[in-house]
Amino acid sequence: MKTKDKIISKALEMFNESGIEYVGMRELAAALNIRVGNITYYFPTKDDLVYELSMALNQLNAKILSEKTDHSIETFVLMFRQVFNNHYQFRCLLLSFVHLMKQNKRMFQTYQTTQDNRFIIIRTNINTLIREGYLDELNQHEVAFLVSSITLIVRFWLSEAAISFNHLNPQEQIDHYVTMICRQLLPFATAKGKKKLKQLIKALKAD
Amino acid sequence: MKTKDKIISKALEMFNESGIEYVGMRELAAALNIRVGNITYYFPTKDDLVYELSMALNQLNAKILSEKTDHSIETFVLMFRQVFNNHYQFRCLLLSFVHLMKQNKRMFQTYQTTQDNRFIIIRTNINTLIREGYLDELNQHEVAFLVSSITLIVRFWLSEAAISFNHLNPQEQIDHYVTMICRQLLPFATAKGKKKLKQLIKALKAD
DNA sequence: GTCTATACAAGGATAGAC
DNA sequence: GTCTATCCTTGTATAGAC
Repeated sequence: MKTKDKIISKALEMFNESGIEYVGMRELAAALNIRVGNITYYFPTKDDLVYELSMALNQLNAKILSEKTDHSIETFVLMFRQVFNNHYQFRCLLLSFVHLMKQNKRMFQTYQTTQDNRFIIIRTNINTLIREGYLDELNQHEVAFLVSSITLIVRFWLSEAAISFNHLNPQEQIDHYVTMICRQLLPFATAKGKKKLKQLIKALKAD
Repeated sequence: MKTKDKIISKALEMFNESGIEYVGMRELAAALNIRVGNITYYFPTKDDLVYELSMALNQLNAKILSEKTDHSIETFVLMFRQVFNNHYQFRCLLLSFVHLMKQNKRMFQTYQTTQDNRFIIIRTNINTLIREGYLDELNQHEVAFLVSSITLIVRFWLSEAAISFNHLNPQEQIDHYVTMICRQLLPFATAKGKKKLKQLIKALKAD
């Protein structure tokens, strides 16, 4: 493995373990048995290293969206499950989310554009679910708030879980928040949609 | 004003403006035209200063809960509006929430106990709303997820707003998330509850 | 009890030798 | 591509003036 990749992989491991702010460059270098200046050669600043990690997460999530095949409500919900799994792999980023957005301008800009996309994708998907007969017809305000609350869950489930559910294992935590998304959809579901969603909720509990 | 109070008030002002992590003790001292050691006299560490701020917020919120008079759904919803106003006043704390919980053990412990209380209070209030005929009978899972999603909104609305809605003024942001809470309740509301909630949503939009 | 001056350790960043 | 030496900033600790 190239030095650069070693740095990325070790950084992710240590950042996830202790939090980005609590892992120093000296510590990271020591764990890799190289010198700080060597890390600096590949990543001039710590922000550059963090940015690289965030791009890796973006890529994983983009892959999930591009691989989404059908228009069923199960696929929609399970897509979030995959995204949450990626979030967990890169949890250091999600847990320092607000902080990073303030500090790292490049990350903020990248985030803004990708998130504008995600926002649109979720809204489009909800409209598709309506067309496919999983959800009732919704007015624009209902759609807007549904998207908004789903977005809130997606962004902050990990932060909430870290504080309130650290007694559960990761997959249980993930399934709790995927269930929460199902329950956001449930009030607006048709009979067909309700049936599928209840199956999903049951399956998530059984895991 | 006593020096201690001056420090607290200036710290809150600067922390809110730039973020806790980005205001140094020297900067704070300079703004107050005193020396760093003088701050240290009142607050041995920066964490102690932040803790003092968090206690002030706790007290404000506790006051709201204690002053809650009736059992109507309006009072329940508008209670959140007041809490969100307090959050905004102390937004530096909310925006560094996860970070602070990790760093400051005393804050974490205080938070755990007060939040266990809040969790119970919200659940109790929801049961009251059921008894008072505003909400339908709910099974325990429905109550649990309703409480959980309201909690998520309360904890992270400010973080979300800081990233996505900084073009809106504070009151608009607050009303958006109070509306979101109304919409969480709406699917479970009785005819009486629906009527009241729709009035509230309309009133929040008009503000 | 209140405040100043100063020192120290740890963090990220940088220039330059090899 | 790797490493050393150095710099600057931050939070914190302490000795002592008033």
